[in-house]
Amino acid sequence: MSWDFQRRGYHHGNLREALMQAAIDLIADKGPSGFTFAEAARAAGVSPAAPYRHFRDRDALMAEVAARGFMKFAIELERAWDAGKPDPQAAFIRLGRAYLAFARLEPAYYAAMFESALPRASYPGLDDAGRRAFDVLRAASESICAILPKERRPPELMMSLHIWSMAHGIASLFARGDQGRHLIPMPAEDLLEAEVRLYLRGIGVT
Amino acid sequence: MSWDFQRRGYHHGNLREALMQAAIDLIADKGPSGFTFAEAARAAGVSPAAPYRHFRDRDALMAEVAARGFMKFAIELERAWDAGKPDPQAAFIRLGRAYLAFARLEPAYYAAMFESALPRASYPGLDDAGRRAFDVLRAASESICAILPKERRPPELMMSLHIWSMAHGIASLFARGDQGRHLIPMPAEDLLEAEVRLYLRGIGVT
DNA sequence: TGTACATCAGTGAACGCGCGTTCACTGATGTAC
DNA sequence: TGTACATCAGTGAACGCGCGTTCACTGATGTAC
Repeated sequence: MSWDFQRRGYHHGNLREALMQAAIDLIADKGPSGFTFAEAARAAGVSPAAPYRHFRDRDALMAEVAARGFMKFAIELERAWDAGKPDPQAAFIRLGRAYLAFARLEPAYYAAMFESALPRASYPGLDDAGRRAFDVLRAASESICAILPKERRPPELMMSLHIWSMAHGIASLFARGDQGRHLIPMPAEDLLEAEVRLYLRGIGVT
Repeated sequence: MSWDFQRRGYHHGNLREALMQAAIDLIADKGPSGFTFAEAARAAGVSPAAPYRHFRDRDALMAEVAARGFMKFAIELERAWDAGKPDPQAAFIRLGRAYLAFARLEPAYYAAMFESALPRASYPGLDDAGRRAFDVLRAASESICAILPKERRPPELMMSLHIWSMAHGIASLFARGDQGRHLIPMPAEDLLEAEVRLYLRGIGVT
């Protein structure tokens, strides 16, 4: 998709946004490593020097995309969790499905978030956004744990890392959009739902 | 590591092997996308045209590395599973640890296997090798299922995909070598062990 | 044992390409007065 | 309302670089007889 139509005259008007959109499109097409600053500029209909007015370099743009991805991701997860209504188990399953849906519908964001190998320490905004998404998993895990009597509660941080690893494992093995995906004879969503249900039974939530 | 010392005269003598080793070193350094045919040639002490005598292109070399990785992986997993001795549960936990150990100790192979986005259909040897590794997980899952009475057995294919997703999820989120890794306050191995134990309890294996 | 020859594996020079980055510049916009 | 000026966002040309790939070639090896 080109954003040229927004262009009016010498000044672009919305170049920062257009570059981010171009990056997203390119990442969706060719993966995080197959997108270049120059090509993003071309897609935005602008000279190769223009992006430098808005981003320090390629990585800075990538980090911005990843951070926005985490924001959107957090919103989707929160919406799915819906404060644990009507009951935490049902909401938890919904959360898992929302996780996969995001990986499937927004492969570019997901790749920028998890496959771009950005040095996290250099992009604090990215880390914060990531934490915000993770906090949804964590809050959900807490709610589940709270069902159990104190002496049988697993550590809620551990539980949230478990659910994260299940969802991310299935997302990256079976639900990604590119040719590297492994084919399986069932929807990834159902596979994850079964996994989460068995796990919940394991911790003692019926 | 350079393989120049093997070089004797005009003919390299072992160029194919040297190129694979160079590829592995480069992937370990910079990830699957940060390795080039030209640089591999340079590392092997050979002109940039020489690799074409042994590999059709960069992807063919990458596929070869990934296939060998899957072979080694399968061997490690088999060794850890050890025919399910002394009992399937203990062996299953060992299997999980071996999975993470491989991802940790052989990040280049692991990346070539799971992050290189090779078109699997174009490299049948790669697919076969991958299947061989997966078959270990599958056989182990079968053994675990066999403990249970028939009416309470989960589908063993499903179970093997579950264990794969747990191990891969933890490996790629918390146990990879690069800067993209998320830090957690416990060893990834312990995190996976707890996850697998809870899952096993969930399917009814004490 | 020696010689002629086929085959193979690597050379090195060359090509076109796209990228990242810089630079002095210029057109557009907004603001002070 | 108009003008002067500062600031900003984008230009376009240029640079050096490394890559992938090709080509005719040549040095080394092995084999037939």
